[in-house]
Amino acid sequence: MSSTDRLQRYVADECGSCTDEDLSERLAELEELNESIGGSDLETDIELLSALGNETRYKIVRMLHAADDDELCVCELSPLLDVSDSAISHALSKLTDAGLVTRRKEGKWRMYRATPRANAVLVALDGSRSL
Amino acid sequence: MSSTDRLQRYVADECGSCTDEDLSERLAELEELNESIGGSDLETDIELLSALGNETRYKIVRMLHAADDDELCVCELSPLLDVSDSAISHALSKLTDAGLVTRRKEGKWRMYRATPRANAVLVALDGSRSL
DNA sequence: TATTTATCTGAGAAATTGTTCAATTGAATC
DNA sequence: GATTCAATTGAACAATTTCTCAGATAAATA
Repeated sequence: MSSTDRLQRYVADECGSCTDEDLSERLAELEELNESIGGSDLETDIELLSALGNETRYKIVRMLHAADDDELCVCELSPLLDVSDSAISHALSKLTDAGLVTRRKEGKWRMYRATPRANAVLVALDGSRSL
Repeated sequence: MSSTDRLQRYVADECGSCTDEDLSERLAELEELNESIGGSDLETDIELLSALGNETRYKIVRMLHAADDDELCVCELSPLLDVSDSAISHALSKLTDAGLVTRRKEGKWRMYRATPRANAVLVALDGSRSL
C-alpha cells in the first residue's frame, strides 16, 4: 500500500464520485503546494528559527531588541544569563550565522546588535500572541 | 573577577569619567532590559520557534499555509515528506502543542490547519527576507 | 615586552531531539 | 462481530545540541 494509494482513496472519498481527470487535477494541486515549500528559503528560515528556539539565544536577541537600535556588549548580556561566557560566545556565533545579530569590535569589547530581520520576527511574535 | 565587575569596568570605560550615580543608573537600565525578557511569554515563544525550526515540521506548516485557509489531511502531507507516517504524526503533535496547527476529525481522516499565529510568523519571515 | 582583560575556539560529556518499528485506537466496511 | 484502514502512541536508538572546561587570541595597559 503506497502513500499515494491512500491519497487517491482520500480524494475519491472527498469527491464522492469523480473522474480520473478530477483526481489528477487534485494531485497537480498538491504538487504545486510542494513547490511552494522549496520556493521560500527553506534552509535559511530553519536556521533562523532553530537559532531563536533556544532559551539562551532567545533571551539574547530579546535583550538586543529591547535595547532598540542600541548595541550591547557581551559584558552587558552576561550578568542576565546564567550560563558561562563561553556558552554566550557560542550562542552569539550561532545567532550571527543565522543573520539575527551583527558584531562590531570596539577596542577590547565586542558590540552586538539585533538585525532588522530579528526585530521583524520578534515584532511578529508579539503581535500574533493574541490571535 | 565577577561578571558585574567586568560590566562596571565597561560602563566606566564607555562613560569616560562618571559618577557612582551614573553607574548605578546604567545598571538599573540593564535590569529593565532583563525584565522585558520575562515579560513576553518566553516559554511559549521558544516552544513555537523550536517547533518550526525543524525541516519536517517547517515543511508541514509551509504546506498548510500555502493551502490558504484550507485544511489538509495527513494523507496529503505524507507524499511530500520523506519520513514515516509515524514521524509525521509526532511532528503534528508537537506543532499542535506549540499552537501552530489545529486538528479536526473527519471520519477516519484527520484534517490539519495552520493557526493564525503560524500564518503570521510565516508572513513575517517572508516579508523580512529582504531587509 | 610582559601582563591583564575580553572574548573566542575546540573538545568532550550530558541532555535533548528526531526517527523508526511495533503495537494500539477508533472509525468504516464487509 | 471481524476486518481493514488512517492515524497515533510508546519504546528504543542514533544523531544533534548545549553546555563547560581548558587553552588560544587579540587589544589595552603596565
